[in-house]
Amino acid sequence: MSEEEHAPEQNSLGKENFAPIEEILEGEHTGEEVKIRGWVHRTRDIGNMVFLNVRDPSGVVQTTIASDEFEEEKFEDLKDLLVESSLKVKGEVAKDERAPGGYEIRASEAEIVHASDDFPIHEDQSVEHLLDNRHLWLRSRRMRDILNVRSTVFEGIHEFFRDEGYEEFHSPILTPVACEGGATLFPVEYFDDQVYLTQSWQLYAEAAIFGMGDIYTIAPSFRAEKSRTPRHLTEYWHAEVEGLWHDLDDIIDLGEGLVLHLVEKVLEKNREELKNLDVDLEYLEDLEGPFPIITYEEAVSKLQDEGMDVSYGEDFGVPEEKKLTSLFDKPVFVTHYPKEIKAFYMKRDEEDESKVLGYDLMVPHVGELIGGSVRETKVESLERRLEEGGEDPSIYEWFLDTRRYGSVPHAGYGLGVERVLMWLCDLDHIRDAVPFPRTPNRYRP
RNA sequence: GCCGUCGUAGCUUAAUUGGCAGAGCACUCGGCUGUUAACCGAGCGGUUGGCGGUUCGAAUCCGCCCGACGGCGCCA
Repeated sequence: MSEEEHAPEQNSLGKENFAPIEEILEGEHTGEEVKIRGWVHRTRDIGNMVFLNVRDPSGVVQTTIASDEFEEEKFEDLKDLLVESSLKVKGEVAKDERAPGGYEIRASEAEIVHASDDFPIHEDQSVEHLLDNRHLWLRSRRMRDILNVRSTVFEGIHEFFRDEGYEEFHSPILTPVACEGGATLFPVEYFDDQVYLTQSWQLYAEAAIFGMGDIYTIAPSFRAEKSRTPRHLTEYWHAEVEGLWHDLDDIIDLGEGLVLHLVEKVLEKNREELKNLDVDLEYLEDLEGPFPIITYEEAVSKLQDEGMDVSYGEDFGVPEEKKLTSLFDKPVFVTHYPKEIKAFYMKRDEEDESKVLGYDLMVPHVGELIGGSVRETKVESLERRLEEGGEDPSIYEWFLDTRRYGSVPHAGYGLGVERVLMWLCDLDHIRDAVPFPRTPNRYRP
């Protein structure tokens, strides 16, 4: 291949040996000639000199473009660059008090990769405008920080379950059945039939444990609920686990273990991001097990002692959750809810048939982080509870089969990944825990 | 599903409570060799979300619709 034919998009600055801006800001290249590449973060033009602050995924550094270093036409082109133009710059790194961050690059060469159009996002933007331009807002430091933490959380979930000996199992996204009640499913055309987007991996997982043993997943779940709150998405990522021969204590330990592992993991990998996000690092650092465990009954009486108007048998609303979580300095497990306010698949407590062997793990500002339970193992009980819930048991025949052929005790839970991020990053709204949020009013971009 | 707030230039907003739609940022042009949200001067930019009504006159008042945001409920 001749020189002309080879990689015409490459230029005098080449494609190698570019320094991450972070290293320059840490003083690693002071006095050296370096190359950087990235986007124009801000410009200031004072005539025969231009300041271009350049951003890459690791940071922002000021570059100085002096007219006597460039041919006139090149200088004019650099001077005209708008915010978010992409470019490569070569120059000497200088430590200089006058530069934001304390370091700057005095450019000797520059290559404009793409001169940007007028970028739609500036300062003082409304929530609405940033959501409409989410594809561009992902370039912000805030979104970068959150998504870095998100990446760590996904890594941490896989790591935790695999270290504990759980295998990854996948359920179908398209399913013919509900899991938590039929009114909240997104219908999907399936040739001449109708199926639904899954709400949960669980029912399929309960079939899989007979072959695979202990399993987990991280997968999207969908809820067609018009929930207008700061902690609901219609599409969210659900970390779920199902453990063979597990009882309530086992899944409490497993829930606490996962949460503590994720805290440890993000503190290890994302300290900078958490600082940028103004997170209370001390709270996370001081967090350790065991988390408090109280029964639903105890929770109700605690709330009553606090003067709240709740009676036994009601599910907790937002004010109750807020009050309850404020009484503890750690996440709190609430166990043994009345069966009426929980799902059909939860096992009854043999000591009190009106209660189920399940829990919610609750944290301040976010509410329920994990919901878990021991699963009902008797066909008759499941059929009865489905009927009580107004459902047709015949749709669940395949699921009921799991209780007909060597039924075994087992338990599991589901954790809302975006809710964990909300808690870890101290976010006001769950939509910031995901790059392209889906809410009842918004599915673009 | 219910309750509430809002919709004016690309963005953020003002408009004396019904009387000439104005500004800042961005952008364009001009000036400036150390700016820090640079600064100085000029310019471009409006179907005031849409439709209808009241009025001599509507961004402003009324009705309907659309959209967004916040809260409750439902849930992870």
